[in-house]
Amino acid sequence: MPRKSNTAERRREIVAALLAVMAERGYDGASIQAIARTAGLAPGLVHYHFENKEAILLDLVASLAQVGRARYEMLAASAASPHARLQAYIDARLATGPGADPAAVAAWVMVGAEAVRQLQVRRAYQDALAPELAMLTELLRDCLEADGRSQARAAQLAASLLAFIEGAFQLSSAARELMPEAYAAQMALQLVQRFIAAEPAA
Amino acid sequence: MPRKSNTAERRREIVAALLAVMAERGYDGASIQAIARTAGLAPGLVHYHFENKEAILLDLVASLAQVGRARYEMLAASAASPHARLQAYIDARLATGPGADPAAVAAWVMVGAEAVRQLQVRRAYQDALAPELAMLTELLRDCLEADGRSQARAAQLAASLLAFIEGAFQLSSAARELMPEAYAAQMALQLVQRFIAAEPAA
Amino acid sequence: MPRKSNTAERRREIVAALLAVMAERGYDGASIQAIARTAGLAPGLVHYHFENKEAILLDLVASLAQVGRARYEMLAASAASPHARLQAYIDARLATGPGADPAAVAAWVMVGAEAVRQLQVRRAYQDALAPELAMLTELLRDCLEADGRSQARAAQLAASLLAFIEGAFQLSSAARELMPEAYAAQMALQLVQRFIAAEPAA
Amino acid sequence: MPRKSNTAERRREIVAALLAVMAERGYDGASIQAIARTAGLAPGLVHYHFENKEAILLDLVASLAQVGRARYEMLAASAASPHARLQAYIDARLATGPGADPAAVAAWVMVGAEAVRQLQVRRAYQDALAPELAMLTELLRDCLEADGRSQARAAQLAASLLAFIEGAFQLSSAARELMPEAYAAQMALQLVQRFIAAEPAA
DNA sequence: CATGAATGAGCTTTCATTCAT
DNA sequence: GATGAATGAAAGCTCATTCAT
Repeated sequence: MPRKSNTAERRREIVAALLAVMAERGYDGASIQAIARTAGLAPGLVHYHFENKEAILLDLVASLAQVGRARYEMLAASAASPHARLQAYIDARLATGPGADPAAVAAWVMVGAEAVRQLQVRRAYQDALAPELAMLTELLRDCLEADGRSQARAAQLAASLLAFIEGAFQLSSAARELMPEAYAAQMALQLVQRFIAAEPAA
Repeated sequence: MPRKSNTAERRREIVAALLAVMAERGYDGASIQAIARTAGLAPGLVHYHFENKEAILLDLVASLAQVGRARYEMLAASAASPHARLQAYIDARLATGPGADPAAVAAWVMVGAEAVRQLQVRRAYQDALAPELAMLTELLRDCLEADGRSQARAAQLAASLLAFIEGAFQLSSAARELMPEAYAAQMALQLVQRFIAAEPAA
Repeated sequence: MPRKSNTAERRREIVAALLAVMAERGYDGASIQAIARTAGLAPGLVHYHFENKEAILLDLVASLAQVGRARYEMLAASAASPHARLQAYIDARLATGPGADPAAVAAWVMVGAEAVRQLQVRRAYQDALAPELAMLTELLRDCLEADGRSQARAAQLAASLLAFIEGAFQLSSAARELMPEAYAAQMALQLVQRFIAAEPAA
Repeated sequence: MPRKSNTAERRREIVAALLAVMAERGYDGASIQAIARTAGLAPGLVHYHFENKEAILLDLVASLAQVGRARYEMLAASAASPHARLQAYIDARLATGPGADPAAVAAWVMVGAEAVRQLQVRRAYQDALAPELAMLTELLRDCLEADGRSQARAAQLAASLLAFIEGAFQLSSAARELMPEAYAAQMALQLVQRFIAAEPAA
């Protein structure tokens, strides 16, 4: 009688360990030994569950994207208007407080850097961002429409908001001391809203 | 009479080589051997001019900051108004075209990731950003003043613009295919200007 | 009543899998996991049936020797004269065509290499070759006697034929493209026959 | 002022160490550590001089081929007739005595096994054998011609002699105890000569 | 200043073997 | 009998750094 498979759980543990180690030491600093130690596993077991180190990273990218999506959907559930959903989106990404996870944010910054140089990671990174961008464009289109504004630059506005968010992650991870307190969520919302308000009518 | 020292030049070459290699392979992928090969030097010579690998990186951070500053000053030289200087700043950072240097942008993204985990690099990164942020705050204060708006949130606006720029660097390095064409400079300027225009009067 | 043991069959499957994997990747490349996969079994089961990896190899050596012996006996059954039996022997070893098994030949070459460095394997290899050599010596003695020739060098001739065969295996496995088409069986027979014909009378 | 390069010598030492270790433990058993220890070098230095382990093996194959060629040429220098050159060739390969090098023979057997499964090694192995076979064919053609015999089967005879030699190497490495004393050189010569003598006239 | 050989620690990965179920 | 998760010791290879010349 075979032992009950716990592969799914082990894989989750390993991915979580990569996130934790990566947030502090980066991807190259996240040695298999360190990941295993953090997860409380034997080093060999990591490679039993993942073909190689990159595979863990790809899993992590998908996992972080999935967590972000889930947080937005939770916050957006009670949003009645497009503008409320926009606020929900920005809060899901940028709000500080109990839901915020600095380690995940730092890990995401590391993912972004790895995406620059590893093709597979770049693909996973883009696979995470593409639906995000599409959803955001749709959301902003709704906001523009609700205000009777031209939707022509919805995509550019979505890209801008995404850039703002990625940059806020970077700065909060590497230059928190320099930044004003809790500026990000509020400023993002106002920048977008004032931009929309000044767009030409549809 | 000793022959003239070429240390300064050699150091510049080595830093430039780190930039080039780092843009493609990241900091950990930038081995001393690879840097030396790119610079056309013997590996041992690198350690003659730099105490260790981190020292090259610290030099690179300062060098990138300095180049950015110089570009802004060149563009700002002919700017008559605060708003013109704001445009000069944004163009210096985000304009595509001949002045743009994708390798430097990618290297800066790598620097940002290293700053998350290496104390010395974080310090250098912050030493580069702090004056930038101060200068930008001053610039935005001038813009707000020129428009007769409250300057209370100049610092937050500066931080936001910086976040946008860092994020735009990240996305242009790792997800260029997903982003709209040349959105960054134009959107950055309009987002800031519309925000300013909607600020309460001073 | 316990269910019937299938140990013997499982062992055969595992040995066959070792042969197949070894022919392509060598002994060190034949990991237990690969053997199990090829045999369609769970890795743990391999060690249930064999104490360790070497034990499978020892079984394989015996099995290959046994298969070779069986093939000779089948061909020799209808051989009326010593010379006919010699031809049967050479055909059993070297004839190309339906009976030939390149994987088994390649595996045997690998066995030969392992025999050089592993004492137990060398013993098994020699235990396979010794009766072969004895039988061949006897066979050649019969041929020499039938032709009225001195039998003094029967053992040396047997050794030579064995060397030729082992070498033909090696070359057919690693340099097939270089060798003439189907030279081995015919040349072996003629070399031996002409040697015998030129031996001094008894 | 650079240190004088000793790369060529180091490479020779490493190849020699591979030969020695491989003869006793096979290719997979010849770990870089073991090679380095045998050569009296630091492990890292091995990879400084060779890109990877396979590269050492490829060098070894070429080196063994070269040594064999040199030994034949030395012995053949004083050979007046084709038959004398044939004897020189066989002696160069098979004669026991002071010139014989059991470790090189064993290493060659290991090379042969690796050639079965590694493409690059197979190519090097064939690159070593092809000129050997060509030269041998030419040599046998000369012998056949000198005796007024048909040269039609010179290539097949050359292949046969090569097979005999490879097989004799295998058996001397893994089953020396079973084989008659010093049979190989004498038997090879006589087998070939009697075959030639019985060929049809040209 | 410059060279490039040398060192050894540390990395990812593989694998025979064990064992709880 | 059978499963597959788990272990830990190697393996090949990379690399920052040192140093004789």
